[in-house]
Amino acid sequence: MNTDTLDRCPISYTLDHVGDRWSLLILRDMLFGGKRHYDEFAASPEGISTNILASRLKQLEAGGMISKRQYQENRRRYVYLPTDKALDLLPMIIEMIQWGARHDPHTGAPPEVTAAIRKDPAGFAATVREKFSSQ
Amino acid sequence: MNTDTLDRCPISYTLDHVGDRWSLLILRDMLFGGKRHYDEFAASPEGISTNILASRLKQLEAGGMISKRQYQENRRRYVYLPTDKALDLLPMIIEMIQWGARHDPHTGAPPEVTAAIRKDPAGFAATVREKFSSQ
DNA sequence: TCCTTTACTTTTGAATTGCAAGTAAAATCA
DNA sequence: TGATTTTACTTGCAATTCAAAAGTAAAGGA
Repeated sequence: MNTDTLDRCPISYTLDHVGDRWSLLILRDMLFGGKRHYDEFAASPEGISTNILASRLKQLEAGGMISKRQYQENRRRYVYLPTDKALDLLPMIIEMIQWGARHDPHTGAPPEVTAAIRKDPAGFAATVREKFSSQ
Repeated sequence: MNTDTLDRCPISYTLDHVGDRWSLLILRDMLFGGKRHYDEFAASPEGISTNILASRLKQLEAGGMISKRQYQENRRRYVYLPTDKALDLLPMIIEMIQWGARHDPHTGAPPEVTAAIRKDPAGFAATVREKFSSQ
């Protein structure tokens, strides 16, 4: 992580925030999977171990990508939500989806999703964004 | 790396190819920095160590992202070039540049580059692409 | 009061990384 | 032609990170 060095390449900066496999998968589950709680992220199909999940959540929060809040009035439960900074990543993530769907001969990307993205990528991003606009 | 499992999420597939910091920095230097030789990549500002560089080049080649060819007639020198698959990543990388330039208060992204990208991102990608169309 | 849920932390061995040095073959130089 | 340099790596080793499994602590619910 080069956050304070003389290295100010925008690609490098982006990688410092989401250049780790698990960080992006957490964001994916948050943005597209409707996941908001620790145990929901822990149940990702890729099988993240809980120590890594905890460290990545902390890292994402430190990088201003997600916020951690109490779930409803007093309780020992938390909600993780994307910040605007994370939502601004949607165009990049959508390009990732398109690239993966295009180049993986066995892609499992739902055709209706890839079709919607192809037709109107910005509109697709806006739709996802709206789901978090109230928070 | 999940290349053969039941996990066929397009984001996950993309991460299997470039979800590592160094892979993407090599691609960056190749696409935008005009680098083609081993020792040029080894001299990246981020300081990749040579064992990691060698393993990443091998990995990128195995993933169909780059090709390794002999440099000119007989010689012990190689040229690394992006494949079409890698060039198809340009839209994603361009989104990374925009995100990084936008969110890093101390970004070193050249204003003329970010301006050109903002004005016509697809055109910018096409310009980069053309440089490799002859190979 | 005991059990469960939730969000972690800890432990341990394995894998990966970073750093430095070494190597091998071809090309260039003297 | 022999010596040096260039190029593309490999090797060794300590340190960090990771995965897997188990443990923990506080709050809620039965």
